Amino acid sequence: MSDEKHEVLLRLKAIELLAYWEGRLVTPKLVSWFGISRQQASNDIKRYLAEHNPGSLIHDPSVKAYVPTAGFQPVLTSGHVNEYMNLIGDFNNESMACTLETDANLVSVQLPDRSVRPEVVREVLRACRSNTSIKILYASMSNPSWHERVISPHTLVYTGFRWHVRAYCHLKSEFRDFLLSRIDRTPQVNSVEAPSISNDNDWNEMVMITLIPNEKLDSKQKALVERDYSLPDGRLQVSVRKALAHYTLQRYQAAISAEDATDPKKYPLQLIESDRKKISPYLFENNDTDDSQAKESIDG
Amino acid sequence: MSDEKHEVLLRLKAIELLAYWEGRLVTPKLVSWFGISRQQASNDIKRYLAEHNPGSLIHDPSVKAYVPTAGFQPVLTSGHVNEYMNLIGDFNNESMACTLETDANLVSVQLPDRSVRPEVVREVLRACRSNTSIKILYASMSNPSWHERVISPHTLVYTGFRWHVRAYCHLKSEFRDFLLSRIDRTPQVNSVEAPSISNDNDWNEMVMITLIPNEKLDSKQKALVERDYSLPDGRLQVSVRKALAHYTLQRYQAAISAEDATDPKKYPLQLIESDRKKISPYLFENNDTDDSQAKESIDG
DNA sequence: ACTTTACTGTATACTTACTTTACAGTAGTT
DNA sequence: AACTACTGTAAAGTAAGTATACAGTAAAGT
Repeated sequence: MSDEKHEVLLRLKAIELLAYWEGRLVTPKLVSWFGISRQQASNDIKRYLAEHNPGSLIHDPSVKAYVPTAGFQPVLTSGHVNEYMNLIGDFNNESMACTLETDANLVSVQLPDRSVRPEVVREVLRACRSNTSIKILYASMSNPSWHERVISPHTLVYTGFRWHVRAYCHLKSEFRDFLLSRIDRTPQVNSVEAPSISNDNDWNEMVMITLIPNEKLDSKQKALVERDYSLPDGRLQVSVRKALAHYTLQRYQAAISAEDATDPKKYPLQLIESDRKKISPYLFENNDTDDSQAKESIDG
Repeated sequence: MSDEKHEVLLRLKAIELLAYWEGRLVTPKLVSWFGISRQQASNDIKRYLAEHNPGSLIHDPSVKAYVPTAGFQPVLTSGHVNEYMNLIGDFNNESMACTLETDANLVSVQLPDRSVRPEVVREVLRACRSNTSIKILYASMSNPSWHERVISPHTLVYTGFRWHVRAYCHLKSEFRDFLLSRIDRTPQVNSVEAPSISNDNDWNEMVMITLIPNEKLDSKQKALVERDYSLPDGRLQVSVRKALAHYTLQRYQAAISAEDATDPKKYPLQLIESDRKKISPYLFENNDTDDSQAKESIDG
């Protein structure tokens, strides 16, 4: 269907996103964003209507714009707001300020973190792809002195907050997470054999996480939380790699321990109680008060 | 300088990002990402070298790729990792899965939240732009029954976690934040006059926030935290709109109250003590234990 | 009622970025 | 020596873009 050229597709997506999210589509916006002529913008809209979403837009002279028709459904995009925000962000790049002020009516709170250095990313990615090992100078919260260790990385992970790499640690003899910002100097290639990713069980195995509205809330408040996070039947079930379980819970700002759950303003969501034991082996520092063998954090 | 056509610029940026972050640039990647021919990819690389960053790349036959030269500095991009990640994300869109698995070696933990509906965004944005008012059916945590209220919105805000709109509330007679997911039905246009954005003091005035490593950490650990968040002289100073102060602190996962700060694993950063009183008027629920008149959250 | 603004549409001819096809070079692997 | 995985240059053809021009509709300003 849509084997358009790349940039054409990009423009068609922009057309859809503008119509869907702004409810109003005009050619001058496409002209200024993409640096194309007005005709071209006009043609693109017709193309979108003809080849992708017939009858989805009509020109309304009274608002001097195209507007989506009643049952408008996106076909080139997913219908997620952030897709719209990314589009706008792409065309307004003061990039990584603390708050990104884009479209005069849109603001996004950013993390202007610059701690990840390209030399590190390059070597780590290279090792991931060639399935080899590297020697790094590392420090962690539990072992904050700089020390060398040999790791065999397989995947870079962005948790929505920080970057780390999933790797086999030849010092601790297990797969662990290493924060990129804590790797000093450029990693050195190392000849130690890299174990296959298939041996990383916590990576390859999935675990089902069930989130519900915080039980300290009353029923009306719970109904609100269900809206906020679009929980289909009062619960959200996500299946994630065991190694990513904790990060996923953090991303949802979900209360994990019973103690966390006492603060419903801070944690509108909570992990379902029956999952706590199931999940606890995959948490870095087990928040359960009676847990003795807390697993170390990202510290490696 | 770089008044290239839009898509050409996009490809040149991709060239720079690949060289900078992967340390290895080959034409086939550009060919598959952009659907261009190999020659074109070749031409683009030459164009980047000739017109934008002379001498920045050399072809190394031994690795069968272009590699950045010693002092490579990006000129078309900001040097922030997330720019690289966005690029890759753009070309691997299973979009809003729970974890976005892109490049075989890259994973990003996502928030597959679908609670923001386009009808709401459209009307809110329209009101923002035309500086008019709308009547919404709203519910909040402190007032969880559905009720009507008239608001005059001026800016959509993404906090990195949820979407809200900054608006004057004609019920409470002050500027407040309204979560988009808690607006039911399509908002209705309303003729009540909308106050100017210039009256929203907490929006227009900035406040300086100073973040430091959590003081419960020892000096070595603090040094690590300084790396993690690239704090220049052991502190990070950001100037933000007062109305966005709380969200910014949340985004950094910074401990605000003294109580929060007791858990350095959860809160590696903390707000500097002398800022607590200064910031407290702009926090929704003041975490200070001795505070009596806690301001309501986003609840409007 | 007239003009201005802010959108839209269609038609011409010209430009150029890009494609296809073809031949060629270098380095490392098998 | 053959194969892979990159690179380069050169020809001719296409289609997506351009500029320029003329025209229509609705709302707002005078």
